[in-house]
Amino acid sequence: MDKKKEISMAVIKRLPKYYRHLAELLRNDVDRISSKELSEKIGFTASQIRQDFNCFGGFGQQGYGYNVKELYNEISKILGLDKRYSTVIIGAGNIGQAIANYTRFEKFGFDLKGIFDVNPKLHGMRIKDVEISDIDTLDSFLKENHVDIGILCVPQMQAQKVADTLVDNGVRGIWNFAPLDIDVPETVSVENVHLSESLLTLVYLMNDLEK
Amino acid sequence: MDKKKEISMAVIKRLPKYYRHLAELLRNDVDRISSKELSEKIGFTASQIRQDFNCFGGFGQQGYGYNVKELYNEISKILGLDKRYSTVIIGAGNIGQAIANYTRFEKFGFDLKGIFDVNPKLHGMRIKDVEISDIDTLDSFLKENHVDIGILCVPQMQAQKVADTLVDNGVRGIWNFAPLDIDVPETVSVENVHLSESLLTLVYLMNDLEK
DNA sequence: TAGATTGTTAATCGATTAACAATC
DNA sequence: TAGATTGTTAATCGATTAACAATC
Repeated sequence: MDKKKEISMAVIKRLPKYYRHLAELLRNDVDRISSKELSEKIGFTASQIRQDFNCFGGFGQQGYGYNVKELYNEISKILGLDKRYSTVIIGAGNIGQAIANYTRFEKFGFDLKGIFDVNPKLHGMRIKDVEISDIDTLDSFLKENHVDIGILCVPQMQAQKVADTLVDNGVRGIWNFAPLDIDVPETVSVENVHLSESLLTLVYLMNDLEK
Repeated sequence: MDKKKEISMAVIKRLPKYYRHLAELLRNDVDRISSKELSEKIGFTASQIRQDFNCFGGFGQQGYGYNVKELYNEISKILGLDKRYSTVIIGAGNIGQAIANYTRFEKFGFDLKGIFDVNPKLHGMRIKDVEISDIDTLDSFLKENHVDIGILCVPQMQAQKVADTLVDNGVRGIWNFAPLDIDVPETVSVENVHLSESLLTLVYLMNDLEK
């Protein structure tokens, strides 16, 4: 139960990258890999890779390295990809629609259960067999359907209100594309995708190189 | 010229957040703010805020705090938002189209000059007055038009090849939405938006809370 | 002047890297 | 057994926080 070792955010942020590279190795039928080889592929130091894995237990074998299939399975489990997650998208504008159409996520185990928007013109439209509903029906939908993750693609102005509705109905995670930091209780996880901030970071780095 | 103080990535990643909050203060006609007040709003410590700003010079005044307008202008300049940037989008699928439609970026000074895709059905279509062209014409387009930033929205398989074309034609920054780490020379900046990794981070955090 | 708050140095904390004994 | 590579501890490095003198 209480296996809290307090994993640092730095480690957590690297886990999906390990997962991606291990999936690729698996596709290429690589059986085993050492921290040194993985280091060359992924760009972290071998030492860091071993430290990271050992936050969760010893997956390797001295003199041999890591079994790719086994390590991949372990990291899947650590990430929680051994379970499925039901999601809803709120806001069917550019980004909401793009996310809805993104097939990649289904493979990870994410099931899109509903799409909601204020715009009446969109109501009844279907994306990937999921109908776009009136945002006013979100609350009752959440009460009748179990939803794990809310994908927040509404404009800044409506984001906090929608987030509150999600939280009040037991949604445990919010993937936030709105350009603000939403307020949620500690029991709810938020991951932000702040596109503007990402683009501004790029511009800074470009200008920095010229100095 | 040589004003390199080697700003750490941690600081750089916070700059767009300062910029966003200062823009909001400005919209709300706030004239001045202390590091303490900004701390409460933005969530960094007052000490960190002062440290961050002092990487670039002293923008404040003892006993008074910071002038919002002035600080906003300084950070705009630090980020490079006093200049305009011409961009192209490569890949007019879900994400490419979403980015093309995103009006937010024009206001920052980004001009979309071209959209490219392999799919002939999309050629000739227009998004925001920009025609979608054959990706085979990207190379000659870049030779004839100055482009600062390439926005990479193609599938994984084509990403590196397109990136090479961008780099070979003098593009200085790549905003990469493809789920892989592209290889570029040191003279080119890359900022990744790895949506899958972001979503997997969210799932980890959700499961972590339950332990 | 007294009060407030910065700029900046010093102390602390945390994350990364190095080293090596354990062991497959 | 000898060679390889992990798991883990110790050393280093860097980032954050605390403290306070400078000064508006």
